[in-house]
Amino acid sequence: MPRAGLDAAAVVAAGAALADEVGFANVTMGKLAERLGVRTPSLYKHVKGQEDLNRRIATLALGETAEAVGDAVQGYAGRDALAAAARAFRAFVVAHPGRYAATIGVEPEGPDDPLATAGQRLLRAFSAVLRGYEIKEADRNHALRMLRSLFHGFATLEAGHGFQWSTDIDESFEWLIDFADRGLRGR
Amino acid sequence: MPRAGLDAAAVVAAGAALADEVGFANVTMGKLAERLGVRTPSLYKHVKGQEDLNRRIATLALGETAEAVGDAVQGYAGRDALAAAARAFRAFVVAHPGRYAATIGVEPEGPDDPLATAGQRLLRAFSAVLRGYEIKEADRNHALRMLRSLFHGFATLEAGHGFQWSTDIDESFEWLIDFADRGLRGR
DNA sequence: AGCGTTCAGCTAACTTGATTAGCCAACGAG
DNA sequence: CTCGTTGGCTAATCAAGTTAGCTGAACGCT
Repeated sequence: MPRAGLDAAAVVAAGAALADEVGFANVTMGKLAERLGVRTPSLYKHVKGQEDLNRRIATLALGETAEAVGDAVQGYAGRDALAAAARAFRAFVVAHPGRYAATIGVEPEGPDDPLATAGQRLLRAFSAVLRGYEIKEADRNHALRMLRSLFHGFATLEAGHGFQWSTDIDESFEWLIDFADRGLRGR
Repeated sequence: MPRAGLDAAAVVAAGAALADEVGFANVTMGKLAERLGVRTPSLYKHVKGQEDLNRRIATLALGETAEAVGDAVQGYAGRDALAAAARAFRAFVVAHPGRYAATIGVEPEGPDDPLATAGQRLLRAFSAVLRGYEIKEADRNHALRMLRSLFHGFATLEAGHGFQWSTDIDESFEWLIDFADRGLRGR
């Protein structure tokens, strides 16, 4: 019986890919094992179990999102940076709905949880956007939370097909960016 | 063996209450049956199964949210209406995290799905808020989606303890309302 | 090359939870 | 009172996660 040559990273990566294909809720240990050409119990050599797997997928997804947003912002400032960050964020969620779904509702278990670290990297990427606006120190965290709520909300609603009628979604998103930009400039 | 006198509504209501107590993800047919003083299979006389139950809980939650927001808005206009709607929405989500979690990611199965109806009632409540602002017809749906994204995003992040550091969350929320109000007035 | 250790992957078995089939008694209409 | 409907039950099946314990492949060392 030849070895499959797996490790934790490979298992998590395959889990994330599977989540994008079949939906995060449908990622089972069995399907993932099959995908990897291995029997289910073998996965337990690499991850502690389903919950650990989910948490690791979420961590991976947050890290990738942070990287995408961070890269997109490079070299821009003000409205351009905001738009770039917003589009990169949304593009990631649309392209990887399963991964992103994994991040909803997971909580870091401590300050040194890699999940927390990845989350902070994403926050820093959005923080960088705010530096292009004149925001009072006291308002900075509020503005950050606003941006996060706005884009997280839009992305999850879109990913869940929450927008019902027919107005163009791309157009709404650009409108949203414009709305946020004006609001941030006007204070 | 005396009958428990259940019906679909009672089962769903108990399921919603259970979701608020133990978290939506932990609502099992078994726990719900126990809570109702009945054996698990008996629940299938009232709901088709777990998925049907979840969908019904989501429908109930959306309806209650719509009612709460609709009531809160009564008699107000403009900024007052926006603030009332926002606070009512957030209060509901904080008070009923399990119910609200049930609404995330469910999709109506058709135009006459009660879930869709409930969702539209909630949308209408927010629509009413927008009537207090001078919004161009073409922008109305965008603005509606913006409000929905903003409040849905904030509520889910808060419910999932997604806001990490210590800045006061109530304060951020009021800041958010103010931000939305100014943005909606300035166009 | 031979040797020993480590450990990835396996089979077997257990557990929990959802679901179905089929029985039976409680309730309501006449 | 009788009968049909139907809510609740027991028993059984199925799917998925998880654990225990075995075994041989890979690798380093001599």
